[in-house]
Amino acid sequence: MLRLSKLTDYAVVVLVRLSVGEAVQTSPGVASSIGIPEPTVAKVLKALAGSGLVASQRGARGGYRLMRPLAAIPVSDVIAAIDGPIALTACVDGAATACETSSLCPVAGRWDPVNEAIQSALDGITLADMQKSAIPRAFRLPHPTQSIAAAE
Amino acid sequence: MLRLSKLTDYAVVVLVRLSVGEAVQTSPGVASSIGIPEPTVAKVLKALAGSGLVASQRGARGGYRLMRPLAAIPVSDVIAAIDGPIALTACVDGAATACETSSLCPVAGRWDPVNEAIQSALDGITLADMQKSAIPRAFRLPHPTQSIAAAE
DNA sequence: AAATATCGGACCGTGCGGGTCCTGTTTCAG
DNA sequence: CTGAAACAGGACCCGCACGGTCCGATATTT
Repeated sequence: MLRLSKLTDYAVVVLVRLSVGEAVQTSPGVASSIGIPEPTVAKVLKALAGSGLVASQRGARGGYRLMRPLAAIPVSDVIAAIDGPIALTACVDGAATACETSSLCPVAGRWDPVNEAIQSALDGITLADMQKSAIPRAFRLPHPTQSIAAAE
Repeated sequence: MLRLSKLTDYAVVVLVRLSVGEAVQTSPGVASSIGIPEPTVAKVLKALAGSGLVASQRGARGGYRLMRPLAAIPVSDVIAAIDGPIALTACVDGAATACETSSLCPVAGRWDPVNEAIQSALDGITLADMQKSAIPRAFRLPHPTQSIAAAE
């Protein structure tokens, strides 16, 4: 439960990858470096560009560029960019459609305080925090199995 | 995003409903009073019983009984009971199956701090809080539209 | 012993996310 | 000036998990 979409996970990886170089990076390039199919990466990048987290440079020699440092990107922004606004239940926005039938609904899913709590919790964590907690040496692994074995 | 299952929403409603009387209540009775199909309520009750949030009384004159007051039930418990442990990504527990392919994964979804933050945020909110924040007069609304209009 | 109500499982349909592909447009390189 | 590279924005399909249903077994009360 509370599972967020795989795309969001990808988005974090993509953004971190995008932060390593200051130059623009193509989506195929990012895809190959993180081991995710290109079309999926392209879709993620597109969504991120739409939310203003990354900027796109069209044409040849184009690519994507990070607009803010990782420390200035809370995970809530990434989640909102990929999966839409943070709302645990459909009762909050689409309430009219679902809840009109059951006027008996006592709580009617008063999830607002819960949503706010999660929102604030997510605002307090930036991608830099997530990057920091990740194992640093895993960033470049030409031979995955060997490196993993060496790490253990 | 971050949508939790409808079952969890139901669980909250069921638990609140279960708190009104001290006597055991049958699942059909609860179902009819909150306007949710009986089999679904039964499934929710079953899950809640498995997590120890409610106790079941088998046999004739049986039913379900709340084991703790609402104030002692954090939403995290309800979510855990219905949807399983709180983990945003599949990377945390099922990591072996999914992530072995991409050893390149730099962050590998270092969502642990995020999970913890959400967990603690959810621990701080009890069902009593959600019940309290619900509009009180909404508990019995024969004519919803009128009441809503009056509220504005 | 019979009636009642939970328990525990299997079962299935549907919606949505995950993933792919194609076409158009823009820009740089030659 | 032309061609190639790369983003933009669709449409599209597949699979899975959730939501919902049903039935037999079990336990308890009358």
